[in-house]
Amino acid sequence: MEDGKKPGKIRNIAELARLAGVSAGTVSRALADKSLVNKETRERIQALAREYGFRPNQMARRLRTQQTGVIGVVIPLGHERRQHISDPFFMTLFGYLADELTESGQDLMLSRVIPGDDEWLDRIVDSGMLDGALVIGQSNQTEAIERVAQYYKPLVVWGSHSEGQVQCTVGVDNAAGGRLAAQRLLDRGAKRLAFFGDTKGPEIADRLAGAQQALAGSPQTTLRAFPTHLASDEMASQIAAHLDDLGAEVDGIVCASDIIAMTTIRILHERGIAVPDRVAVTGFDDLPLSQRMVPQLTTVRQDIAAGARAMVEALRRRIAGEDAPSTVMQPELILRESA
Amino acid sequence: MEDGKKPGKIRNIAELARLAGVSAGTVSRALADKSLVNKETRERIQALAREYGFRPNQMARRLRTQQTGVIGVVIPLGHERRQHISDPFFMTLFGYLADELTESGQDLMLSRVIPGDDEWLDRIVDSGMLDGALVIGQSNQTEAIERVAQYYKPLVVWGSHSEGQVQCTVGVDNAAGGRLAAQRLLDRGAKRLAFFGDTKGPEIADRLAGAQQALAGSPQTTLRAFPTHLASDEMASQIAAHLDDLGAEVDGIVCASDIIAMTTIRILHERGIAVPDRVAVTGFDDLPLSQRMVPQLTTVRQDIAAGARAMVEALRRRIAGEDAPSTVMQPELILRESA
DNA sequence: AGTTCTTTTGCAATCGATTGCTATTTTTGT
DNA sequence: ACAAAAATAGCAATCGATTGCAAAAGAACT
Repeated sequence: MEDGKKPGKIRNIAELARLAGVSAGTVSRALADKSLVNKETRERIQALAREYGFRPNQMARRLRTQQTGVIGVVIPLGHERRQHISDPFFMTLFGYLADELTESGQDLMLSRVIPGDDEWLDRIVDSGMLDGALVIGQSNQTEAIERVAQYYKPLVVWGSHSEGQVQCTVGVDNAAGGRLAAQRLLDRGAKRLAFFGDTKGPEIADRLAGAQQALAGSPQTTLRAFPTHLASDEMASQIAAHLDDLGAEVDGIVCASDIIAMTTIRILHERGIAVPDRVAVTGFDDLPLSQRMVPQLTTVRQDIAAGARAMVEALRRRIAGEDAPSTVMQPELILRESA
Repeated sequence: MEDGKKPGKIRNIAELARLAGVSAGTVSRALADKSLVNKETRERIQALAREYGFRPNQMARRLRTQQTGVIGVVIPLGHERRQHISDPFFMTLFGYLADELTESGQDLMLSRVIPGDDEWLDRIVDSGMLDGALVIGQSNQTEAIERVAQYYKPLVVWGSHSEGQVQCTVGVDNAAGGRLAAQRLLDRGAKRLAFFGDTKGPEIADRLAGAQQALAGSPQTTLRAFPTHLASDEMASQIAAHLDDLGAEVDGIVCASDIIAMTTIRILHERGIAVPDRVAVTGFDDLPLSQRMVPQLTTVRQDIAAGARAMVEALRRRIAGEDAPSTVMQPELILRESA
């Protein structure tokens, strides 16, 4: 009472056992609804537990059973020290992951890490709290992830897949996506393209490479790449600087993410440059907001929901000891208004 | 080896103790860097642990110390069964919370709950896994939260505060926010207002009430309220229906969230209705995207980052056994282009 | 040398639930 | 009515780290 607890609260299985006049083991089995204990006793104990609001201590349970029911979700922020965890893409993927996991009764633990050494992921998977881990984005930590993947099976990574990698990845074919975006701009008649994005991680590097491939067939076309951070406050000023730099020398911009595209369009709009008439802009991701903006964004769709499902499914199989291969999804060009 | 583990892996403190030629207790103390054990022994043990990549089992540690280092983050989806966890406002707040918590070394467990009974929150706080819990949004579950708050101290809720409530809330003065938005529309000369939002939870109900107060002083003005869900697919069609219903009978719309405002503006744009010239629109939240859209959104700012800080700080104090009062932040009208 | 005070380490209980094994009771079959 | 089989319950070890208390070793002092 005075300590704010429910009155007469039961603290552990032993107390409930005493109350029910049985042994602790029986209570444990009753609460787990095992047929090993008599139906009547079982129901009596369950009723008692409900009455007193008793729930077995998860820590003890997990220690004993050696499994946690907890999946770790890790966001490595290697080359983007200032990138906020609240980045919409991460959050959207994370939201879908959360939906998938909680629906199947798993708990979910989030860690944001700024890799300071090469052991950041080891620390997480060795903490003994996790049944498995999902890594959102490779950042520039592909090798660190690869090393852990060699000894820790229940690990699934969102990102680019490349030959010979041990890690199980789920992601879109980023090169194909870059190709799609650039090709669309070329098809509209654009000749002087720019690419806005930070190519330190494999994913965005692949997107740039894809865009370059698209240009390969068409002479008289150019593509200039501009490193662009995702940290949203810097992003705007960087983009403004890029546009200054480009001047009128651009008629199509491949942005590495919808957020970059959104900001780019805003700045173009401020400067009175019509999108898509003077400059066409493509995004990447197809976040929900890309269809709510004006103009609606032409973008390369990653099916984030399907990706989340694939990640969780692969993880589930790996936890069960099976082997699950990487998934490479095909990106899709979504034609809207901006390009 | 063959089971995919690192070679020669140490499984627990006892093994490491044997290896170091000391007792388990000493290893435990050494790893915790307690001055109780000789500096040399301590360093020798730490080096050994590093060499073998050993980290003490968290489950055992937490069972013994009776604390988990884990904060639960709960999103109750009471009246919005279909609202997705990936809703931008929740995700933004959640992102900031995650930043705050992980920065201070806490882990974070996410539960999305669709309250099926009145025990959903009990189940979470009694699970024995949490040092404390943060609830994002009251939904229509204020009473259930209130009941739990009476016996479970380390609980902080994002939402509206009202007199006599035991629960510790952090949030903006929603009525004041609603007043601000409506007043802005009146100041622009709008006379026939509409309110888009679902008033089943206290937060949005307060916003509507505030808007109504603003009208009170001005005769000849009207305000019609339209229930509008947040589940994004339904939202668009609902809003379209509202606008059909209103016809030309509206020159200002108070939207209960930025997302609703964004969608409303899109639909108005599709119908060739100029914003803000024919109809002015205000949002609520000031999500990052509201300054990236075209037109930029005039909205009522909730300082989500500050809110997250306040929530974590209050929770920290409550975990330490102190008492922390509710925080009511003042909303701020952000004038941009849409109203 | 003998005593007292520190420093360092080990011992063993503890956190709370689970589960293999054994003991007891009840049911079934002959 | 007796043996065999099945159902039910209890006992006690176990998961792995932590920590109060006691013991041992060493230092300092008279």
